[in-house]
Amino acid sequence: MNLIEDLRWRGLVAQSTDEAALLESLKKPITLYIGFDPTAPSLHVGNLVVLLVLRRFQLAGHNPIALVGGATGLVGDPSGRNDERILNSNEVVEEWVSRIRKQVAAFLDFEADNNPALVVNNLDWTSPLSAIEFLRDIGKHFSVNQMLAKDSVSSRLEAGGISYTEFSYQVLQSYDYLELFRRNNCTLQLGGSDQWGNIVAGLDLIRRVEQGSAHALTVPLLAKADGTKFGKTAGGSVWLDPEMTSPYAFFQFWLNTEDKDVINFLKVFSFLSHADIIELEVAHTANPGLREAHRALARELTTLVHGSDTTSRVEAAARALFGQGELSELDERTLAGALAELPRTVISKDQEIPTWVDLLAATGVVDSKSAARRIVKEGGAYLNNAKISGEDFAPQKSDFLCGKYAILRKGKRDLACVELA
RNA sequence: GGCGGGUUGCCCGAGCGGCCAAUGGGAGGGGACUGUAAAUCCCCCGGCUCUGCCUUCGAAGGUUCAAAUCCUUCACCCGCCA
Repeated sequence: MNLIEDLRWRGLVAQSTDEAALLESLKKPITLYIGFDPTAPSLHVGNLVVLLVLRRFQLAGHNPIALVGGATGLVGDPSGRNDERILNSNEVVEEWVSRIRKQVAAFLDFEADNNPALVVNNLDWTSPLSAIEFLRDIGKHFSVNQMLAKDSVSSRLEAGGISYTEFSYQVLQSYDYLELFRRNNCTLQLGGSDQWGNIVAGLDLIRRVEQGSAHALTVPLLAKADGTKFGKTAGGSVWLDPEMTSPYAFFQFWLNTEDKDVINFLKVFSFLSHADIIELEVAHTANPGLREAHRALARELTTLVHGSDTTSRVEAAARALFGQGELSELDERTLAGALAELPRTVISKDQEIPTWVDLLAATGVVDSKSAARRIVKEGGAYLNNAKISGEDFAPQKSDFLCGKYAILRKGKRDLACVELA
């Protein structure tokens, strides 16, 4: 099975330029790229879809380039948005570029003998360019009529307007492709399906300026079986940065995948073989309650993003905290290890112990004390896995396991730790 | 430039002087059932020092005992006419 067939099997192909020609060109190693704009300090699980496709290409012997949009991030992509972006300052974008650059690099191999990966920043070739050069050398090749026809632009014209800044985005992205075509003989650009218009604009530019031919391949926007947006939790996006989404929360995110999505997610995100995935599908269908597929998914992804040591740590933590046994029977090392993964608040031995409500609010698991009180009132409040009631309830010294830790639980699966220090 | 309509809580959307922290739906949260799943049913859903108080209905002023609701100005959107 070739790479494209594999991608199809995984549901990772939305649209491509002339498929026969693309397949033909893939018989030899090619250079391809994907761009990530720094719109946040970290990538999130949604970005992972396309980033992992890039990795799949490298594993298949092709030369991957990850482009971090130090320039395009300053301008703002109108695709898929119905309002104008707020511009971020140069300093902020610069900071985000360096963080995302590191993140992206973790998924690629820079030491490969034949096809080492490359990370580039489009600011390197756009910032030396003068406005006049830009308008004469690049702008001349664009027809405003065609630019206006692009979905990303026309929908914004409907919705209430677009600035000249964002309108120009597609030109910048096209120029990136041209530049990489020239410098690295890059002949394929990958992207989410919302990037189709921008990518094709780049192909046109390459054809006009260099009489060159290159390809586009887009990946479908991932949707959950119930039609809701993938990658969001109550707390917002699920980030790859462990400071923004703890590895424990990251693992839990995948573990809590709905049954209907789990096999599909294994195909999209994991590097397991077809046989392994089919086996998991069989196991899952036979006994969904065991959640073998869920566990495999959580394990694969946490390992991919945070490494195998972290994965075993958070998995052990989850086992301890959600296990059947008594929490009080856990030894201190296991307990401390497990609790290290949770949101926490530290209180002093000398102070009076605050109420459960105040403690939970302090851990950040709820937005306000009112929310914490509501949880108590509704019967979703637990201390060390035992239900508590009464808004004034406060833990006693004796409730602290090993003399140090108390576990707060909100509802079925939201845990937090209080440490006595 | 003129005339008309709009801007409400995370989102959509009622309210059109007091009974409004503001109907309804969605999202979200808790409970029951389960498997740390889905579906279903019940409940909750601005904040706080919580029988009360504080902050919200585009922004700023004003009228009134009392305003999301009336008036003035400003900003943005959407129609129709120039």
